[in-house]
Amino acid sequence: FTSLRISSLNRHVKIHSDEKPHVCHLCLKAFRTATLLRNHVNAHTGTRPYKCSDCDMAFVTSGELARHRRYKHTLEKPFKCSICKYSSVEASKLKRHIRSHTGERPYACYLCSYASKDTCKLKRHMITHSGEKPYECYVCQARFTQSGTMKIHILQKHGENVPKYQCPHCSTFIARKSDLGVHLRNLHSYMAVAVKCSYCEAAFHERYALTQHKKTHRNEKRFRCDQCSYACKQ
DNA sequence: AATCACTAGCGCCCCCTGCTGGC
DNA sequence: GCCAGCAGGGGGCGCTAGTGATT
Repeated sequence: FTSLRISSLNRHVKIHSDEKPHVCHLCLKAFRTATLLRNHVNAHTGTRPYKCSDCDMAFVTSGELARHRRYKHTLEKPFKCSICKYSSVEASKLKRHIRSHTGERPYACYLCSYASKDTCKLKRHMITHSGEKPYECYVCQARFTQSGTMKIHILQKHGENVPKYQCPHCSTFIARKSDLGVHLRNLHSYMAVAVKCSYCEAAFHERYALTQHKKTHRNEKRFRCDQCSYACKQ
């Protein structure tokens, strides 16, 4: 460490000792400086001296306020990705983002082969091993592994006037957007090899068209005796 | 020496999205 | 088709630690 001022050096030298003379009277945690202790005690008591001039939020430190203002008001994002257009308020967010380009997964699960790009995802993954279901539906007390899963449960099961998604090709209504995706893939995607109807010579490149076609055979007497002219529907 | 603003860095929790597989 | 499990990408805040500048 080097510094222009002797006072900065004197202060710096102290970080190499364990000396932390300022102790919180509420939790006994110790700090190197009075300012750190004051911020810590303010966090205990909910004292937030730094008020945002554009909304109701308030913070313990000026740094927290500055960050909040970037997120909510100035929208300034100083950390730019060199590969794509992404930018972020915080350096750590850019770091996390860049892993989506590099594929780097530094956080490995010690119970399986999974590895994550950030610590939170690993933490979320770990509950798949514990079997824990931390989220409870306030209406029916059903339990869930992720908050988002619970949220969609509450919407679908207990919500009113829940919108449904209509298939653009066949007028089927489906509750979940992702299930519409499954529907489109399974029934409306183009199949390179046409599938033949099991009752006639017709062939289709789309599974939905095939099932619709098969319905036209419903009232036919499809099952014929090969010894005589007998035929029946079933 | 005390105090301020500022940066850096860890963590926590949430959101939305979309796929999977059992029913 | 409905449903819960589960992973990817990302937003926003809580808090601590250290440094430069000023009082």
